[in-house]
Amino acid sequence: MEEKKLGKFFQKYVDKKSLFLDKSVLQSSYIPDEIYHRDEQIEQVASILAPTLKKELPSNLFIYGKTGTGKTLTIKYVSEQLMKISREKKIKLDILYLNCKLKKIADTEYRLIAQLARHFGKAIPPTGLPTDEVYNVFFNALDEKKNIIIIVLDEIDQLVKKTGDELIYNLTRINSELKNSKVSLIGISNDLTFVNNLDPRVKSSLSEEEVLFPPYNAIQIQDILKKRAKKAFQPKIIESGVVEKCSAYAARDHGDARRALELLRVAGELAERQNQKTIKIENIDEAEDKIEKDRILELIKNQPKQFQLILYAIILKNNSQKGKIFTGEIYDYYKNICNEVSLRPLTQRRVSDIISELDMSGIINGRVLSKGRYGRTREISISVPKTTEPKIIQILEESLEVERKNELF
DNA sequence: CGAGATTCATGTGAAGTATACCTTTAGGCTTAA
DNA sequence: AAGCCTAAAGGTATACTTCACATGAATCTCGTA
Repeated sequence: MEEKKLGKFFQKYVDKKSLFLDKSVLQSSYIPDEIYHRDEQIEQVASILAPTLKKELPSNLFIYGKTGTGKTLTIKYVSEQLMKISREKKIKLDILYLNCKLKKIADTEYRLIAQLARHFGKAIPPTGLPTDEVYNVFFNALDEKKNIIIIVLDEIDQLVKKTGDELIYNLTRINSELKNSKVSLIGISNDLTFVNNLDPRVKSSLSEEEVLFPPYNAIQIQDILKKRAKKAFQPKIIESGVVEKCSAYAARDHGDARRALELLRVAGELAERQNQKTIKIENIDEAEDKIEKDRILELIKNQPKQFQLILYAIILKNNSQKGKIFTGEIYDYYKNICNEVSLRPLTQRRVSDIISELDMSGIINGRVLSKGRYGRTREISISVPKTTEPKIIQILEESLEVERKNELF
């Protein structure tokens, strides 16, 4: 019987006309045929990279601008075009794109170079090789063919913050050691002040050229949304005011187009799931909620065990007591939990670092604070909406297999 | 009463350790001539 | 004798620990008005 029911459900699902025409248009990986309101930047980037078509090495380039201002999109778009033309003209060109923020992939010098080398089909073990050796493998791979190579490092500020700028220095000096190939670097950063904190040598060589991506204004976002929505949805699906509201939301903080598109997509998905015929304005508020929630949950899911455990301790501690919470309290609490699940607790030193990292990733909020006679500690608060907390706890408990003891309070 | 010393709890930097993984080398075993 | 496999030796990156020192305002101390 159940089977029949389920079969019917799926049948109905398939029969139901989707609100979407092509959902991928609204996904962040989508590269449109035409990019609006970034003409100036595209032109700049293109003219900087153009020398490749004469087999000359382009200048290193540094791109900065807030999130969702089209930096990544522009680079991908321009490099796609460039690749196309160079293929036609039989110019050997290689463009590597790498996001430095990805944990466990490109967040240290070793891992980044290893990742680059893997682009050339070299197998690099996750650990064990000297970093110099990995550099060598990478050099040789580069030099195998006579090529022009452009390396794009997205969110480069994250990497430098963690591991220092020596890596970039090495990369900028690659050319002097290569015989056949030539390498040019493109760094992308969200942090506008990033270059100023670099070693002057690195600074001057990385930002031979600079391109700034200003935020979109509300009208531009609206325009972009409308054009994409046309491709993404069936006609006459979107109620009036929806696009306007989306763009207003996104423009509210620094004109983030990616956010606006995501908002629209999720709103559409929600509307579809609720069997609505159109996308209503309310759906946007729902979408806003859902996106934020999903983002946080995803982030937490991907944290290492100990990080999760500490976060778990923070949340429970926060719920069971009023007022501010401090490192010492959390550490005690954390140790208790460790005992319960018979896990060896980390030292306070390490926990302190982990708390800073959780702070960096934006799940919690900490500030160091001197309480005079009563020492010095980090005051921690949770920067996640209250409504999401139960879900977080659930995820943490699942992944930690912790039985929550029923605390009455 | 107020300037300077003291104090507390933990932040933070540097150096050391454990673990997991790598390559190289040397020895032992097998095999084929 | 040559070839192949295995285990030991020697090396690295990363996550964590240990040790030691830095911080900075509330509190204390003590000289002065």
